Amino acid sequence: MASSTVENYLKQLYLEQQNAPGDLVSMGKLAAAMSVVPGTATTMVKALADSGLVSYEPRGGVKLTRGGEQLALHVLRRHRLVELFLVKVLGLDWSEVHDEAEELEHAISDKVLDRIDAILEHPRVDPHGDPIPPAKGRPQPVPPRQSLADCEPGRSYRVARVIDQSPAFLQFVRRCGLVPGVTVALERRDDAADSVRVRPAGGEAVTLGTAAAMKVLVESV
Amino acid sequence: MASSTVENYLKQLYLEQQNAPGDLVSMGKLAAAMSVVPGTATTMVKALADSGLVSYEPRGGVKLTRGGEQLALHVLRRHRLVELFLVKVLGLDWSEVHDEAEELEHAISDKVLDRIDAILEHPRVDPHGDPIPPAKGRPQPVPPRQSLADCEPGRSYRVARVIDQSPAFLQFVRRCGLVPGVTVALERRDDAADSVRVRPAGGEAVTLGTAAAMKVLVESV
DNA sequence: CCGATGACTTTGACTAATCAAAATAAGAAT
DNA sequence: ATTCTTATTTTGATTAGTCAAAGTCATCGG
Repeated sequence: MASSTVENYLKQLYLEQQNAPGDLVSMGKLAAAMSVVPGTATTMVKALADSGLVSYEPRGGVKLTRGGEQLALHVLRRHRLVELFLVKVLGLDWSEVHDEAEELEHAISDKVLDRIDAILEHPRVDPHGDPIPPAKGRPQPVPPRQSLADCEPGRSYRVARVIDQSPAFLQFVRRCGLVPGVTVALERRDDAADSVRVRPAGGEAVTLGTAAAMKVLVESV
Repeated sequence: MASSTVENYLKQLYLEQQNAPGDLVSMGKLAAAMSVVPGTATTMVKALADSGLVSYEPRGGVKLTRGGEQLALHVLRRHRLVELFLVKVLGLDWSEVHDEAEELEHAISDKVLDRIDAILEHPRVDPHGDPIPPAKGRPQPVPPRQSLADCEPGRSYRVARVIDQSPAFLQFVRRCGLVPGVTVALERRDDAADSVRVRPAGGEAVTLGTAAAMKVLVESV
């Protein structure tokens, strides 16, 4: 059994690999993602390599092996199914479930996970729009998506995913009505002012800074 | 935050204290309950004493302080609410929830626990008939109960609680229909044969050995 | 080509939890 | 009262995960 710590390293590694597909993940990136000092990451990665979960190239970086990726996907599946369950069944707020799931993802058995999956009717995305990896087989290919910061004025988009899952940002996003599934019209974009103005269907228009807009992914509609 | 290990020691200590109210718990008992060697229990208990969770008398034994008891009750509450939730909401089998809850009891936040409690409508006992400690205040006094092994032939009783929570025993008990809440008639008792014969309302009569009968607590009806 | 910079690795130390085995204490038995 | 037994405590070692700080390497700018 992989410890929670190991599961977290593999999960972060997977997420980092998603950000830069193909590349090795540097120790610095991994250490930052795990909130540990670089030396700790090095030590841990060497242990993971000994278990065959990652392949490690000293001073080059690290990447998941097939086995490590399987495990990472399983952790991610637990995390995201739990998030959705907390929202849909237990009625928790969107903004609080990430941290809760962070703990629960290590404590939930396959049996319980299957029940949750069935009750939710085999969902494909979590409340933030993140894809839920399937129980077996490859994850769904992620359709190419642009962020709100890269949209053209005058067109409409559907919110697909919110990257920043901190409670503060999620609360803000919900207050604006920019939750996944909602259609938004891009009203204005002002590069000089570093902002975009969007109007969610049936809501008030809001102006976002580019940094915030980059954290909201959309698809054309 | 108390680690899972600390939570488990406190929980076992509480359960041992219930078995022999008033007495100090011996290191041997505690070590056995925790499946560790006695030396480990001694070390741990000294640490718990330093944190003010137990009072420890070398070569005498250990007992929970007020604070330690509060924490133990909180763990027990989580455990038992989770068990009930797994049965009632997720539809898991009675016999499997104990082990699941053993993990989950350390991962569930107060917020999630409150939601579970509300959804279950503030239950007072778990699926095995064990009382669920309230969120605050003293636990409900446990009404005096006898085991099936001490019942009189010809009378009727209601099953209140099943002590042995191993999957095998729970599966057996359910197959017989001796689940908490069910009324049973005591048909015969044969001390020489070390057995009792009981008939659950609307079911087949079963003969239990005394050891098994002692693990089923009942109340007069 | 050479030194400076910054990323990475190594080393030594620490905490929590554990075990094996030796030492000790307290009661029971002779 | 002395020995024996048995529970308990101590000691020394181990594993997982971590940090601080010292050491190493590669590359980039001159």
